[in-house]
Amino acid sequence: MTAKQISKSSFQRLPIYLEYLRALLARDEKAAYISATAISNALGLGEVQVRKDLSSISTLGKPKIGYNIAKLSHQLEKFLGYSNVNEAVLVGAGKLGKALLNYRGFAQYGLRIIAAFDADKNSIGKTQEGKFIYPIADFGKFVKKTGVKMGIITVPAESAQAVCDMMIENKICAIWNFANVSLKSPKDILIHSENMAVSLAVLSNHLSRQLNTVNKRRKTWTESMK
Amino acid sequence: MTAKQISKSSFQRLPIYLEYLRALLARDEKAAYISATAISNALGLGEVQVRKDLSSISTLGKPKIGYNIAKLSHQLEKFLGYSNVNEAVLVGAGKLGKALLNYRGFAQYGLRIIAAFDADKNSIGKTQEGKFIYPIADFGKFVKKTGVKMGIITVPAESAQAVCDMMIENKICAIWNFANVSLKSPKDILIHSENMAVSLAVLSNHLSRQLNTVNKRRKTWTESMK
DNA sequence: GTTTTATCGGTATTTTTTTATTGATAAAAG
DNA sequence: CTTTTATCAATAAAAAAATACCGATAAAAC
Repeated sequence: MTAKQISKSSFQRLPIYLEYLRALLARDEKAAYISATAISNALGLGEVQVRKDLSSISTLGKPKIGYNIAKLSHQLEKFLGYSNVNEAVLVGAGKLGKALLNYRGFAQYGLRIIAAFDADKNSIGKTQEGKFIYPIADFGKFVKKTGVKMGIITVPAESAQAVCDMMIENKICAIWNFANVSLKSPKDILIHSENMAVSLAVLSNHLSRQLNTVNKRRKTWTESMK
Repeated sequence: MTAKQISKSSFQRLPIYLEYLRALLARDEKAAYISATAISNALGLGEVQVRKDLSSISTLGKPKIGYNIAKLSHQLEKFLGYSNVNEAVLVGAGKLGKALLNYRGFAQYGLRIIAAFDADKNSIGKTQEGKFIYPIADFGKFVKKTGVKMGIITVPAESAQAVCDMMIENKICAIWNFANVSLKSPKDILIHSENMAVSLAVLSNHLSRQLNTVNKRRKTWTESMK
C-alpha cells in the first residue's frame, strides 16, 4: 500500500478531478465509467497527464473502459483527506471571516469551521447562522478543549503573524492564511496562503499586454502560459 | 526594451515580491536598498531564485548594495500592469460577489470594480458602498459603453459557463472566475479560476497524513512539498 | 591603495514536470 | 474466432524550473 511518489503539481490537480467527477455524479448521467480522454477534454488538460495523475493514486483504470466514477471519487477523497471531517477555527471575524464562516460549500471538502474569534468586542457573542464568535482571549482554552488542528487567519496583515504564533503555540498544525503577508513558522507547520495578488497579476498583465504591446514580438510569456 | 522571457512560475512570484516591498516602504524603515538575500530570507525562497526572478524585469541590482526598493516596486507595478487602472465588471451579487464589490484592497493592484450585475430582482438597484447592481439584461449595453475588458464571475457553478459566454460575446478578454467549474473559452481569452478546493486539499491532506500515518515512510509527498 | 566582503548576474547542472511513444488489454465489430 | 478500436500504463524524450557555481563589481575594512 505504498503510495506512489506524487509530485506537487500533480497533487494540485487532484481536487480538480474530484470536483469534476462529483459534478458528473450529481448530474447522474448514468454512465458509471469515464476515460482519462474524456476528463482531459472536459478540463482542458493533456490526456497523458490526466492518466499519469490518476495512476498515482488509483489502479481502477481499465483499457477500453476507463475509471469507475464513484470509486475513483472515493479514492480521491480519501487521498485528499476529505473523508475525515476536518474541524477548523477562524480568527478575524471581519467581512471575509464572516463570509467564510457562513459558507456552506466547505462541507463538501470535509471542512467544518466550528468557531470564530475576534478582538473587536462588537463582533463577539454574535451568532452567524449558528456559529459563535468568541473573544480572542478564549482561543487557547477552546482549542485545548476541542483539539482542533486547523486554523484560518482572516485578520488584517499587521496582526497576522501574531495570530499565527498564537495558533502554533496552541498546537494548531495547518494554517490557511488569507492575510496579505507571508508568515514565518517552523517547517512542520503547514501554512497555505491564499493570494489574490497573484491572480490579479495574471489578469492585469494579460490585459495591459493586450492593450499596449500589440504583437511586437512572437513569443510573449502570455502565450507561453498555455 | 525587449523584455526577457519570463517563466510562468517566475511571473507568479513577482506580485509576492511587490507586496513585500510595499510593506517595507509602508513601515518606512529608511533603508532605501534591499538585497536579494534579504528578500529571500523574508519570504522563505531561494536566494538565487529571487535574483533570477528580479533580473528578468529589472537592472537595478548592484553588487554589495542590492536593489532600490522604491524603484524596484515601480518596475514591478509596471510590469504586472498595476499602473494602468483596470476596470472590471462583476456578475453575481451574492455573498461573495458583494464581498469583492466592497473590498477596498483591490485599489492597490489597480483594480476597480465599476459595476455588478445580477439575475435576482431583489439585489438589483441596491447600492453597496456606492456601487450599483444592475439587472443582467443590461450587461451588454454597459460593457459596450464603458469598454471594460475584465469580468469577474461570482455566480453558482451551474450558471458560470453561460455568464462566461456572455462576457466573451461582449468582448471581455480577461475573466476572473470564482465559480467551482472549469470554463471553456477560446484561447485568446484569459480565464483565471480561483480554486478553494486546491487550497483545502493541501491542508486536509497534510492533516490527515499527520494524524493517520505517523511516519510509515521516509519521504512522503508532504515533505517533498518544500 | 590593497584586501576583504557582500552581492549581482550569467552560465552550467540538476531536478522536476510535461509530453510523446509504445506495447498491452479489454471490449466491440466483423 | 479474428480483427479493430479505445484505452491504459510504462518507459523514453523534451521542456521547464530550480539550484549550484563562478567571475565581476562596488563598497567597506584594513
